[in-house]
Amino acid sequence: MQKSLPLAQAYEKLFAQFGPQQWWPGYSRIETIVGAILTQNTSWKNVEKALANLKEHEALNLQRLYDAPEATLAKWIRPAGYFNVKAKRLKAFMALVVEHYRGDLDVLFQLETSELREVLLAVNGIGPETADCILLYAAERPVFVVDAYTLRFMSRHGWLGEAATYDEVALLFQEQLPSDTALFNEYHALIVNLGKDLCRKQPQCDPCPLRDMLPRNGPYAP
DNA sequence: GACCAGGCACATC
DNA sequence: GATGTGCATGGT
Repeated sequence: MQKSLPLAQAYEKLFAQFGPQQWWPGYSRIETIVGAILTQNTSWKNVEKALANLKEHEALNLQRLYDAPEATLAKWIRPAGYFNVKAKRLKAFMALVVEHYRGDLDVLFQLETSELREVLLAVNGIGPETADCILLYAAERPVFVVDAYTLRFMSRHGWLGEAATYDEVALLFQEQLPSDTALFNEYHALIVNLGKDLCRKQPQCDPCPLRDMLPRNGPYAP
């Protein structure tokens, strides 16, 4: 068990500054899953264009995505980049559900969280972050999504050991915060927003609501 | 014209 | 186990 970190206080400050982020508001589960795969190393704006194309072709459902030829799918998702690999990845996920879970997300999502995570990770093209995005945003499990922003956020505040792994960081959040899907949803989005909005544009941390939480002698100390 | 974006698989050492 | 590389579009 790690020492206690001010993660709850940081959340309060971020929420007070930025307000609710509402990631994937009112998106269907399949739309959320497709988005999670398409957004791999890709800006969300480009993903939205690809999702719009899929909608336009009425392809944003499990069976249509399963049935569509890979080349056609690649053409539809072109704006999201890496379209050939992502078309394969989408089809791999749809094949999992159609061929092993009766084509029904409800059946897949009956699995207990850690087992569901293992099943997702076994799909080619679904790694830890994508699996956790699906768990949190589509299956609504209290799982913390770790990404590049989260790692930056944690090490910037001196809250990470030398060689923290993905799973260790996720566990930090899950151990030190109440197990609350809505909280983890907002928190992850707030960290991403902080990284984009302030850390990038104002690297000196001036208007950052967390600037008084930076380590005094750290590399980012004022 | 670089550099980055809500990663992952695979090859190689 | 760690490190490097391919995958590709669109915005800044």
